[in-house]
Amino acid sequence: MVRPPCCDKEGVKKGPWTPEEDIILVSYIQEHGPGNWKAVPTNTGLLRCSKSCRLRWTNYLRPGIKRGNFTDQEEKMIIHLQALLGNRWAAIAAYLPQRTDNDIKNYWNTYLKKKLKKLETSTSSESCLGHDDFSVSQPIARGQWERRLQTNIHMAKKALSEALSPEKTTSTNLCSPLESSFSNEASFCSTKPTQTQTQSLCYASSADNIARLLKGWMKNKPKGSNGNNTKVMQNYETSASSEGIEKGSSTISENFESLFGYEDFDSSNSDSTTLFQDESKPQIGDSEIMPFSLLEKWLLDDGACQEKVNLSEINCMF
DNA sequence: AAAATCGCCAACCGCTGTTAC
DNA sequence: CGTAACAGCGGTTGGCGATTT
Repeated sequence: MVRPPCCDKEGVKKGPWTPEEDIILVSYIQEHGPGNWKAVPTNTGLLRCSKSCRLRWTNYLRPGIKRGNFTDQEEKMIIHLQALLGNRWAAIAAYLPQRTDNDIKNYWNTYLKKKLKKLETSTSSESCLGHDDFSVSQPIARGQWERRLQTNIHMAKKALSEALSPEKTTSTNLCSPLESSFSNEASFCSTKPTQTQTQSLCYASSADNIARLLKGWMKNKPKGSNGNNTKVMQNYETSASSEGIEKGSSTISENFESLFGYEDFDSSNSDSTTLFQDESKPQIGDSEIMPFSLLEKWLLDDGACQEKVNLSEINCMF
């Protein structure tokens, strides 16, 4: 049966989201929580399909999303997880809670893939062995990684251990399920925050995300502050106020402050985090994490000769 | 300075999985 | 059990700024 695309309806807006739409969406979710996306366009009056709303939220507005450059640590994580899991971006993203699957996918496709290819050509020209770059160099068809695993077990273990080793771990980047596997080991992070602290560290508010967006938006506007964007901004402000988002002639910053109780617009650790505490990375399903922690254990446990164990177990996992 | 090319990334599309009825 | 609706995922595209020619 062929289902018509949800966005085929007339009057459904496509393309980039405006700050105004973001505000509407965030304030709605703030009130009702994420989920029931079908109801979002209806209840908010947004001319977007439910799917678009969900995507905007999960990829951009959701609390705790970290944007900008990937750290070395994150890069290693992605490389190794991609090697193990293939292009299962959502699963990979589950281990980098501050990054979205879309972000990781983009980073992989635009940067890492090329980098690794480059690396591969340089190493393969140096050595005909070419086995060092465990699986990261070529795209792996789904399901093929098991075989590569079998032939590269030691490399995988070593590489992943390196990538995840405590001494290389920065305090901010690993609020992931992997961390929980270390949580009993004091050595993992001597300044390991409490759970609440972790939450506030890891999960900034979605208001932050919008604030950042707006800040960049304002920063990037043409040199002349009277340029088009200013006009747009003015239009936005008037339209926002005319739609009852914020009464009066306040600035956008003020709009956000009043909307989220902000004072410090730069704050990365706002109290408003609590508004969304329960929404952090909802996609991390047990089905992904549980089996993988088994895999982690297998990969990271140096003591036992795990190889004998678990190929069958791992095969079961996926 | 203008045109062409490249690179990045937000958003869309189409498919699959899950759930409710 | 079959169907419809919804949610989620991965691949792809298109717009736009940066860089090169």
